[in-house]
Amino acid sequence: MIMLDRADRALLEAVQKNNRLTSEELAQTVNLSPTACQRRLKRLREEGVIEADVSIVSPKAVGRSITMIVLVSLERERADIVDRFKAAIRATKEVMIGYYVTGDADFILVITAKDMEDYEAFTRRFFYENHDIKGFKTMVVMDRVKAGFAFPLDL
Amino acid sequence: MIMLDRADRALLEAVQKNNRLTSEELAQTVNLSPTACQRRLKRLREEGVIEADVSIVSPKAVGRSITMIVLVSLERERADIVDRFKAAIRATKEVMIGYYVTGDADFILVITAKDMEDYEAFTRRFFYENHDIKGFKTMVVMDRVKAGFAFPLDL
DNA sequence: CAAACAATGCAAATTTTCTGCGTTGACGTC
DNA sequence: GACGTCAACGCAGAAAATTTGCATTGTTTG
Repeated sequence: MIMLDRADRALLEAVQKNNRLTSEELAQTVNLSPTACQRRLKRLREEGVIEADVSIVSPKAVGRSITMIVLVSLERERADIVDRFKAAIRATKEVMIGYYVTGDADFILVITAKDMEDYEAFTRRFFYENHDIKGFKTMVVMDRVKAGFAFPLDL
Repeated sequence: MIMLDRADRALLEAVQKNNRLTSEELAQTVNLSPTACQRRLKRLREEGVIEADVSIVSPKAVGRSITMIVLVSLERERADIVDRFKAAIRATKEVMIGYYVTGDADFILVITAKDMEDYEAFTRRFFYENHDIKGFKTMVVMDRVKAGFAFPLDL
């Protein structure tokens, strides 16, 4: 595995919250020269430690006011069926997050929809027409208490 | 609500995937001048349509190889208890995502841990010592099939 | 129809990032 | 302990990107 020193971790910690900081600003928090920060970030990106750099948009602002969590059980847990379902997840834009899990369900999905009608149309298309699916259980999100993919990095 | 035209949507669509594109590059995909792109993005950030700009780091690379999904049920669904639990979620760094939901569970959490031992220590601290919690059910993530907060924006 | 306004593009000014280069410090070998 | 190697550093100049000023265009409103 790639070795990360204290400075790398501090940089990651910072850009996980805000990746538009200038190298000058980063330099202050990390106690390094701007150039060094920049070179390290470049390396972290090349090595894949930083997987992506993205903007987070407000669901409300773009008319995606509803979020659902769906627990999905497949008919059989056979490799080809699982793989086929994974592909369906990746190809479906309404699915924001998809986890393949052990336990009560086989998959857990986070779905966005414009409204209930939109969600219902989605379920019909995505779930009912898929014969690999044994059943699914929907939970409506009332509050997104916390959301992010920021990992705690003990410095 | 804020009005978004076709160009705004195209810009959001782009920066949701990659916010390090130069205005020049954006200009090409959006059919606008670099300056206009820049100004629109600035506005979108000021208005809160773009909530944040962050780097996504690889869980593996930082030694957070385990992800759990936890369904939590509270003893009682009373406002003060719910609020207290929300605060706990926000304050706990191991909780990456927290949703307050209707249905079988009250909360759904996505937790990261270095390893099983780390996770067990977390559950002891976070769940067993909290008397508001009636029970919780853990599901181990085997594969993060898809992850992101990118919304589909019909252009 | 005219005034007001918002958005655009271009060009200049500013800021930020990138690159070349010489230096430093850690590590391994002789 | 001396020497060579190598990776990371900081500085300074070069290159690139962003921001700002300004004139223009198109749309809405009275």
